[in-house]
Amino acid sequence: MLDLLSAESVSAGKRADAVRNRARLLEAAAELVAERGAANLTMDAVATAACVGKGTVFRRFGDREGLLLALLNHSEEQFQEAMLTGPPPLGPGAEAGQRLHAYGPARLHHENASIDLYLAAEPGPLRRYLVPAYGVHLTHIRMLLRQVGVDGDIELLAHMLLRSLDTASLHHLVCQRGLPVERLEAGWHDLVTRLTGH
Amino acid sequence: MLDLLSAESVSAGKRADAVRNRARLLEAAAELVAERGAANLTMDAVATAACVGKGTVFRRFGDREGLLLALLNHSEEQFQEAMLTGPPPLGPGAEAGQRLHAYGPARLHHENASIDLYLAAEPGPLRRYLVPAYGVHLTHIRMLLRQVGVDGDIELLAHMLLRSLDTASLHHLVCQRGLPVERLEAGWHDLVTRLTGH
DNA sequence: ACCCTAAGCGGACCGTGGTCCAGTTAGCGT
DNA sequence: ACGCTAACTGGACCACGGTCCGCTTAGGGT
Repeated sequence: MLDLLSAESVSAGKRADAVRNRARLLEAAAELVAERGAANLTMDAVATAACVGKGTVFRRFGDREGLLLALLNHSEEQFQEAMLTGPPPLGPGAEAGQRLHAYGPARLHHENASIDLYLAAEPGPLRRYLVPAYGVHLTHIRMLLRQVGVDGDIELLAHMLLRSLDTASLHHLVCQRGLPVERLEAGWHDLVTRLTGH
Repeated sequence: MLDLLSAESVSAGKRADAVRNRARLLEAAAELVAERGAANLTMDAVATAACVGKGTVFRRFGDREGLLLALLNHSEEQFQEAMLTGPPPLGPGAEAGQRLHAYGPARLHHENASIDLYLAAEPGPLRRYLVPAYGVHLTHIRMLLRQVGVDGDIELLAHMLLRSLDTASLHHLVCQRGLPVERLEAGWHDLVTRLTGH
């Protein structure tokens, strides 16, 4: 089972019962997602399964998107850790160009592994690029681009590279059009090569 | 006022009252959007304003997304016409590289002009790349890429170029981060140049 | 041990998207 | 002119997301 009581950052300074409820809710939600699919997760069901009022669910997570993002948080943290402090070529230790090349496939596989959760958790268009996770990835790519010595509008290039890995289009290309993931990987390498010259 | 009775493709073979109702609904919806914003458009309100039952609205447009997409259809058709049969450099007559360069800024301005409608009408992640309009644009870009003689995975390149113009990120960069549209235009030109070598 | 209060809780309530089906009608074939 | 039928209609109905507010309680202060 996941360690739902970790992430002290979100539980610091809260009352013990609130922390307990948060954990119960995430646990119940994870179970419901596992048995009925992320798309069919209802807030009522989560509240009921956790023996808690619906108000509590909303108080804790803000809205449905927030709950789903919280569910994703654990695996997202794992990925971020791999990319920020893990072994090369994704993590530090390899040269920037290699890390950039490694990022795409790693990300594709990561998303692909829990694609329905990622799809269900996609924030609306006004929030999509404001979620903290996006900022982390953006900063990372920007850094690699700078290190690799690309000239041009690094900000925009980073945005665009990230967008080419976005969950909805991954799903479209792989699940709806049947392209093999390898082709997307090749596309990423090609793109990185064309943009950075490496 | 818009010519809501045109687009015979959608009214062909339908009963006269159905066609009339469709037009009434679109007219009412357009008015409500104008006075309350696309985000606050409710299906009930549209039905009431058009003096029609709610069931009729759903029968005609499937769901809220469908209604908003139908509202967008008129301006979308205008853009497609400009790009398929209009004057150069966007339309035919210019060489492919120039048309490709012209596409980005044209599209950015087009979306920017009705950005809240585009944002409100954004289909969910499972539908986003299946809407007909996306197919048209994709085919267009693919054709230009082929004409310009790019080697590589044209399919993927086209997808990625289109994604770099997507409404949500346009909104993010311009409205949420304050980048001037000119910078996005420059980014497009830079991107096209790097990818095609022209 | 007791109180006080800020924080948390829960479930009734509301608005909206979406479904359904019994009743109505356009418009064709005769 | 007159059915006949397939299509359309409308509004009652349902499920779900999200809000609100009166009640409860944890847990520090005395």
